[in-house]
Amino acid sequence: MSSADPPNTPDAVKRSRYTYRHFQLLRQSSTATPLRAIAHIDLDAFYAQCEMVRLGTPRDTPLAVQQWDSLIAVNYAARPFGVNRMVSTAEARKLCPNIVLQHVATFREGEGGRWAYRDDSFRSVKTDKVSLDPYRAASRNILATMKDELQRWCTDTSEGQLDHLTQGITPGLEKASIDEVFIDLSPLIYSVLLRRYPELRAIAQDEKQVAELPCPPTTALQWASEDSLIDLDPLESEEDDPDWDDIVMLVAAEITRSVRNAVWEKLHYTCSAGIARNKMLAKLGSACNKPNKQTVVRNRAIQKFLGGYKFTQIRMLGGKLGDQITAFFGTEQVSELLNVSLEQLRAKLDDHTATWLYSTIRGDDRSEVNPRTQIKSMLSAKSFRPSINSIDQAEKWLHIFAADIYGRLVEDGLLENRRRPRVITLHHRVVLSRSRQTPIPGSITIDENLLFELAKTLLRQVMADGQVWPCANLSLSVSSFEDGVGKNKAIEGFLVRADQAKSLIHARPRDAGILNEQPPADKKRKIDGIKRFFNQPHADDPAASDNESSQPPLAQDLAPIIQEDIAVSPDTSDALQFTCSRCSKSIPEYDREEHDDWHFAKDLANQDRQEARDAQQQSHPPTNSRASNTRGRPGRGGRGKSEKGQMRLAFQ
DNA sequence: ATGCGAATG
DNA sequence: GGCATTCGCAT
Repeated sequence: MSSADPPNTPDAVKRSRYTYRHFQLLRQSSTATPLRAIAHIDLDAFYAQCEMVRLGTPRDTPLAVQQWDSLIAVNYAARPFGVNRMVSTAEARKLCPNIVLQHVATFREGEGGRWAYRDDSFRSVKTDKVSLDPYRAASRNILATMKDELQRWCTDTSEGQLDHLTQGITPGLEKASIDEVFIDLSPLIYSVLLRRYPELRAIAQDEKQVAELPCPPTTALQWASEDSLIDLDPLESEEDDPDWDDIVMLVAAEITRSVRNAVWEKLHYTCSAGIARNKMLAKLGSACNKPNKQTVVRNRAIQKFLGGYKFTQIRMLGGKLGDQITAFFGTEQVSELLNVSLEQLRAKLDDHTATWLYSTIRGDDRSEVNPRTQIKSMLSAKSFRPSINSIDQAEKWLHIFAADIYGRLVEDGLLENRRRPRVITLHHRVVLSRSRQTPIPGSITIDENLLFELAKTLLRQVMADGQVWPCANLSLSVSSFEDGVGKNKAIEGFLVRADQAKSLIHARPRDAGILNEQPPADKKRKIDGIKRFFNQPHADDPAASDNESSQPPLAQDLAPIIQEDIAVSPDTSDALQFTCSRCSKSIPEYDREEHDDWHFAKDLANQDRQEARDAQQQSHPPTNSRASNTRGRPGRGGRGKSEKGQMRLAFQ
């Protein structure tokens, strides 16, 4: 038999085309093994389903989610009527007289920062701001349900004598958006296969890892009738005996089905899934059969499957890069781009992008499932239909933004000191957009008013920087989240003690238990400084001049405060000192325990962070550098540097 | 660190 | 088109 023959051609001694090494790599979610299994799960018309669940709408009732005068989600019952996202509410009603149009929840000016579903919100673009909170909440529940179900598979799988082979496995779950997740099923499948196929246990650690596996004992796989299989490539046949990659997909489909089923049983949401060897294929697969179906792309089906696509449908190729490639090579079809050699790609694209594209359209995507479920930033924004023209108007919206974000921070565990943002940013647009950000001091208690005051300060900076009115868009965001210690009971205990100790020693209220950026003994009274700053009346109109001597009010006001703080700061001189072996800082003896605890907590946090990014990608997505430079930087003139430096001094 | 654009949903 | 999130580049 020639080497060109398909490896699973019947033969005297049948061997798998996969090795023990391939199999073992599943355990650690290696990106390199051809036996890898990734699921992409996508909630069907998510916002619409959220409203259906909330309102108790029957599944066959057409429903769409409305935002002002347009639709942002349309359920599957409404789609046959021709209702889609780009349709106005009036058109939707004409197309489908019985459709339920539910407006999104909104915040309303002067209503205490609480969002609500309101009958008249569609008339209130002027006063209301959209809230997506209900959908974020649903997303969290769904994610938790998925995790539970996966955990069930983990514990059900590891028992008895196989413990040593299967314990400690964790399927990576990446929240890709509010309604999408990727799951790396590889480790889970590794343990399931070990249980179900004793022949796989034979070799554990030998030098013979390169040896081929025995063929799977099964000759015909029982695929669930609800699952859609992508047709095999032309040279492959369903009659051929399955190899281990087929078994892997079968188990992956079984696990994914159970996850989807759990979401349905517990929360009444349907979702669609794609199951394949990597994220790209899984993602394409999940869109193939909607709603409420899952699609399996077996290895032997990849070429035909991908060849039928326009490459502009592949992740990262939907924008300008895709347009450029189309222009360069005169086609959008993957099948035609396959005829372009790597050299030819390199002639038009930078090396990175060329090699990435070359492998990607051949079905090779080595990107990791990033085990991340937590949000990285929070943004609250509003576009102004007629632009707004005064700082008064702007500050009303800043109030709403602050309330919105604060509420979300609380949901995120701010009050339990689980997570807090370190940076706040204000974006602003007239025609072009600009933004300003500033640190949120780790020593300060975040509340709604703090966010508002910081936002106001940033707005003044933006104003001092150039044209602001008429303002077409304003947004406030927080980012650079820092892990606190709320999850850990032991640490929480320490915090209570530490806090009591602190208030005894310093008679300082309300600084409760935040894991600060600096060891407690080291940080001074920046809190008071900042509060004082905010209470100071701003005799400012910085509008005048980009003159070097005219500093923004912030820097000027804060300089003396910091000085004073240092001068006034107590401790150190009289007390007994010890020098910490970890950070070489000199610490008062009575703060020693707290300081040690701080290191302990910080280590834990670092460890967590490390685990979170343990897996580093080895396949790099294309860079988005070229294609961009169509817009020259509108060089913001005047003052930039001294201000930044002083801000940092002031706030951190 | 800070500010910006691209891409995606 | 409005709103939201993540990423990478540049300074």
